[in-house]
Amino acid sequence: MVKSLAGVNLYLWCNESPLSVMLNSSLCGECQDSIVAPSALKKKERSKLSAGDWEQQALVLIAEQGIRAVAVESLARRMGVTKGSFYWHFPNRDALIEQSLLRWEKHDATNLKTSLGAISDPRERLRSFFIRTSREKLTHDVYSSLCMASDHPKVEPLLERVAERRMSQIEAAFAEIGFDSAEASHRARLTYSAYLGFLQLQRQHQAPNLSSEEFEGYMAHVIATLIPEK
Amino acid sequence: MVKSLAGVNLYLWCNESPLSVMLNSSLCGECQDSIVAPSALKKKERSKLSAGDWEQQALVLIAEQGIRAVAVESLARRMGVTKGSFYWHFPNRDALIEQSLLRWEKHDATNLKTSLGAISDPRERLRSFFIRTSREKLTHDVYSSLCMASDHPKVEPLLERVAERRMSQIEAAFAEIGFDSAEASHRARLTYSAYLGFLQLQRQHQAPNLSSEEFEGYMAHVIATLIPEK
DNA sequence: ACGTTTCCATACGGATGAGTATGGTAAAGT
DNA sequence: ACTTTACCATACTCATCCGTATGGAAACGT
Repeated sequence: MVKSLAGVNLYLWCNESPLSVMLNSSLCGECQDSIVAPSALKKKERSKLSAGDWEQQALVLIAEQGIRAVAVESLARRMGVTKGSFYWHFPNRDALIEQSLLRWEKHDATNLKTSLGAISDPRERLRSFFIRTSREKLTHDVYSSLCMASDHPKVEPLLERVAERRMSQIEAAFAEIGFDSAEASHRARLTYSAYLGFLQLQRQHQAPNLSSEEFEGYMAHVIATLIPEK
Repeated sequence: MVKSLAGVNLYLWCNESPLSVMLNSSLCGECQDSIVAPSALKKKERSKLSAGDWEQQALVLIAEQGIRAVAVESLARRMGVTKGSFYWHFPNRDALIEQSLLRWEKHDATNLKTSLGAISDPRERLRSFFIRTSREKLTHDVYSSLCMASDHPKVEPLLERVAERRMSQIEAAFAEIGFDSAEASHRARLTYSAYLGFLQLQRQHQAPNLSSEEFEGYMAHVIATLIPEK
C-alpha cells in the first residue's frame, strides 16, 4: 500500500520526515538527480507522518490529476493511513491546499533565482528559461495543473504572483538586450504567453515530445523568432 | 425566475424553440448584433423547452463558470424548471455535455471558415485571427473555459480538433507568405501558443483589457514580431 | 511506573449531486 | 369525449466527500 507513494517526492523538496526519505526508491521516470541523498535509513521503520509529507503528496496528486483530485480520504489511502491522521495535522482541506501551494511557490521562486540568476548573458538566460521545461518535471506538472484551476480562490493569486515573478525576469533580460521599456514588456508577455500556450498544447497532447527532434526544431524557431541576434 | 436566462443565447446560435427567442431581451453586454432578429413574439407564451435550449444554456454556464458548473439541478433552476424536465430531453448529464460541445464545435468551425476564409491577403488573415478575439465573446469564453477542462474525456478530443483546424489555417497563411513547410508549421504553433497563453493570462486577470491602449500596443508588437513584412 | 502527548482508526452526521420512479397536466390526435 | 403523447414536478435512492467525535496505541517525559 506504500507502493503508490512515488519516490518522486525527494527530487524536488527537502523532507523533514524519515518516511518520505525511505520512500525514495528511485522510481522517478524523468529525473535522476535527487536533492536529498538516498541516505540508507532502516526500512520498515515506518515513522509517523509529518504535515510536510501530506503537502508533498498533495502536490504529487495535483501534478498527476489536478487540484480537484486532492480529496482527504483518497489522499489518506495513498499515504497508507485514514482521515483521522489528516485532521490531526490540518484543520481542513483548504489548509492543506494552502500550505502545499505555498511550499511549491517557495520552491519555484528560489529555483527561478538559482537557475536563471546565475547566467550573465541575457540571451542565454532566456534560452535556459525554455529549456528548463524539460527538467524539473514535477514542479512543471504542478504548474500546468494549477493553470487548469485558475478559478480556484487560492490558486489564482498564486498564478498571478508566479507569472509576475517570471515575466519580470524575462522583461529584464529583454531590457538588457536593448529593448526599450514598452517593447521589453510586450515581448516578455509574448514570450511567456508562448510558454503558457505550449503548456496548454501539452495538456491537449498536441505538443511534440520534449526529447523529440520536432521539439528541438520548434524550440530553435521560437528562440530565433523571439530572441534577436546580437 | 426567467430573468436569469441571458439574452446572450441568440447572438450566436439559431434557436428552434420560441422560448429562447422570447428571452432575447438584449441584456447582452458586449455585443449588439444578433444573428436572429428580435422577431416580436407574443410574450408570456412560455412554450415548452427544447433540447437545444438546454444545450445553449449549458454553453452559457460553461462560459461563465466552466464545465464543472453544468449540474442538472442548477441548470434546471436557471431554466425555471426542475430535473424532471431535463431527464426527458436527455438520458444523462454526459449526453447534454456532448451535444452542447458538438453544437459549439459546429458553430466555431463554420465561423472560422466564413470569417477567415474570405480574406485573401494572408497577412491580413492572420491579423484578423487575433482581432477576432475581441468579438464573439461567448464563443470565446466557452473555448477559454474548455481549455481549463482539457482532462475531461469529451473535451480533450474536441480541443484537439479545434486546435488542429485553427492551426492548419494559420499554417497555410504562413505558407502563403513564403515560409517553407517546416517553418510555417513551427510559426503556426508559436502563434497559436501565444493566443492560448493570452487566454491563460486572461483567466489570471493578467492580460490587458481588450479595449485598452496597452492591448493595442501589445497586439501591434505581436503582429510585428510574428508576421514578417512584405 | 505512570501520566501526557502524539498520531491514527472507527464511526458517525451532513451536504451535494446524479439518476430513477412515478404521478400530474395540458395539448394534440381521433 | 377519450386516449395518447409531450413535458414537467415531487419524492425518493445512492454515491462521494468534508468534517466531527471519540477512543486506542505507541512514544515520551519525569
